[in-house]
Amino acid sequence: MATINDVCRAAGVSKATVSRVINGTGQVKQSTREKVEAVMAQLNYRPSSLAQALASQSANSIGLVISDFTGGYFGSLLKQASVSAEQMGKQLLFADGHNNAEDELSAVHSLVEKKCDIIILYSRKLSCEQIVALSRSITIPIVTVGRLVPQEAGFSISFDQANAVKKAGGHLIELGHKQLSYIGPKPSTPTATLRLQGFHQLVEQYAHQGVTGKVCLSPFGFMESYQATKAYLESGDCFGTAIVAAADDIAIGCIKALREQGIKVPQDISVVSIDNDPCSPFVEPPLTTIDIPIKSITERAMEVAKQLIEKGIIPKPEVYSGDLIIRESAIKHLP
Amino acid sequence: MATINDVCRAAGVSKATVSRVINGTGQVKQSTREKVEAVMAQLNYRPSSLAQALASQSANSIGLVISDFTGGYFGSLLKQASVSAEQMGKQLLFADGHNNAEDELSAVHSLVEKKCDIIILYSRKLSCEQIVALSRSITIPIVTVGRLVPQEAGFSISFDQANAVKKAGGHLIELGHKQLSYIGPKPSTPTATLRLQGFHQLVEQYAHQGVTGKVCLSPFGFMESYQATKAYLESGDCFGTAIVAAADDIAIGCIKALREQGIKVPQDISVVSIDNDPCSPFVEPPLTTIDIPIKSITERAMEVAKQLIEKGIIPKPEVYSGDLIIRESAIKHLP
DNA sequence: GCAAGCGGTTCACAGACACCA
DNA sequence: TTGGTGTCTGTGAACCGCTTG
Repeated sequence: MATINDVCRAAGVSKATVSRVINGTGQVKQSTREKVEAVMAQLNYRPSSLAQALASQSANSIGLVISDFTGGYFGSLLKQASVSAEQMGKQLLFADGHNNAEDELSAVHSLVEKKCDIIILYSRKLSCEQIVALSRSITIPIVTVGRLVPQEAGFSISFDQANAVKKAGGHLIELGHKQLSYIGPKPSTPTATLRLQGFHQLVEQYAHQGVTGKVCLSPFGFMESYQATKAYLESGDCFGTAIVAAADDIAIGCIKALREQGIKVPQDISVVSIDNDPCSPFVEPPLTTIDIPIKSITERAMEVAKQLIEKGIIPKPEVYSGDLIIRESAIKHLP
Repeated sequence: MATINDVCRAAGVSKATVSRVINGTGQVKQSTREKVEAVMAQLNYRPSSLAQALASQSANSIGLVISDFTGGYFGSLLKQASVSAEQMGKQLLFADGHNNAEDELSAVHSLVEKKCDIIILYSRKLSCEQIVALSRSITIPIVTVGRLVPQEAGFSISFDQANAVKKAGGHLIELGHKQLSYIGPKPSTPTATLRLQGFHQLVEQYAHQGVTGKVCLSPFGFMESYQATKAYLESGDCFGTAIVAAADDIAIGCIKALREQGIKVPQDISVVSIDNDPCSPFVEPPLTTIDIPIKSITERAMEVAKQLIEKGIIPKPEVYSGDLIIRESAIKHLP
């Protein structure tokens, strides 16, 4: 592998000059530049990003920490982040948070070490306080995706989880349902907590109209919710006339279990969920669900990241809310 | 951020000694080691991976290039790779191939620059020859996943695409179907090409029994195949009595379009696909499909990568074939 | 423990040349 | 002619943080 030394020797100039033509900085005579470029091409020279990062204290890259590779929309997030990074001519560095707080923290640190210009944090397990503390302890800015954090922790762009549940449940109530159930993961992550809270708030808000709410705990995942639903049913519990599911995969697994017990969706029970997964229009029945605009969210996060790097401006936190996509899994309740 | 200099100054030893305690190399007196460790902890010192990689010419990491973030199983691959890397105490570096050959190439190079010990290549667009050439042009080994390449290009672990189609179609033939159709992407990638070829081979093989085959082109994706199927039907073409779909999402989109035309699956047309996506048991009807053991494949790839790094042994290429998972989308053809 | 790297960046500065008083 | 002033280009060397003989 050719180094800058090989190049400057072959071109008969100094390292500094070569460095300038690489980076397009300073002044270099046209003829010199061309000569150096010719030599670089001939030697098939590629500057070492490692050395560049070490010397300049910047890797011209943006770091992305993902907490988990399962579940609905991390794929869209990854893809969009990658595309945006490509467009802004920056490298994208990933780090895996392994779905636990400690690893999320060290993922961030590993990216800091690598001299990213900024970090996009898609955290599932870190608390707000931890994120604030983390942001303080490092020198590069953090953009938090999917979570609302105080502005002192930098920019955050999030999705209003509680509101999504309310919107989903509200739709059910509008349809005349009063005995609602929520099926979703136990409140051990911020997202799960917010969604569950949203449900409780909704029920409380409409309690005077006779709305009641039950909760069935189920992890994310098709099979998981299928089994959870089955167990729930077998234990003698029932769902009322309508269910709001914390995610599309939960809804889908749940519906299958329901059907196996002879309960028809939407005729017997209506179901609304959250995510708008690509497959949700294609299951039986097509899911009425809340769309999470993860692509737009990611795109916006990357845009802000860019501005943050270039101009250092931190916009106010932004909260997206999802649209209700009405399909066929929820219908009017006939008393 | 504390550097090694701060540490050695504070501990009253030389940089070399600090470096030794970091890496556990050479001999360091116990008391010295403890002192240095104490100082490191107190200063919250973290060695710069950049500087380490540059100086030692190895980042103790393994590189993963992914060609695309869409489609069935890249999520499982990512996750398993990440877990395996974690287990072997190595960093995992991702690079995105943006689903085109040129970017896949430069993704590999960017990882080489970063001094990965080895590269796992999950390529969709590179030709065999390109991979061989690439392997020759760089100094670190490549493990190719999902594609069978000559051994001179290093280890490869792949999935027998053509065989999967034959197995799927074979199942249909066993069920008494003779008029088969294939729905899948045009042969512009190696995977798509192999699957289509497999279909043609199968038809040819059973031609003497009166088996015929038609082809309907459709990109990957639920919506894409839904639309392709609709267009195909509207143009007056028909599918025969059974379909093998190149992927679960294609099958699912196709089935929906079929149903909308009043064609029932499996009563009127049987469908078999490939992938065994997590959602495939949960759609209507549950999909009979070929399981692609992407998790095992990735795990094995990482295992070999480890051996390759440690002992330099290159095993023979391995080819996995998938199991047929019989569910409900394909039934006996009643003449 | 010393010192020479790893492969770059960067800044202070020098040589060359033109221009003008 | 001389010297003073600038503007371009390019050089040398220190330095980034760590490894290793």
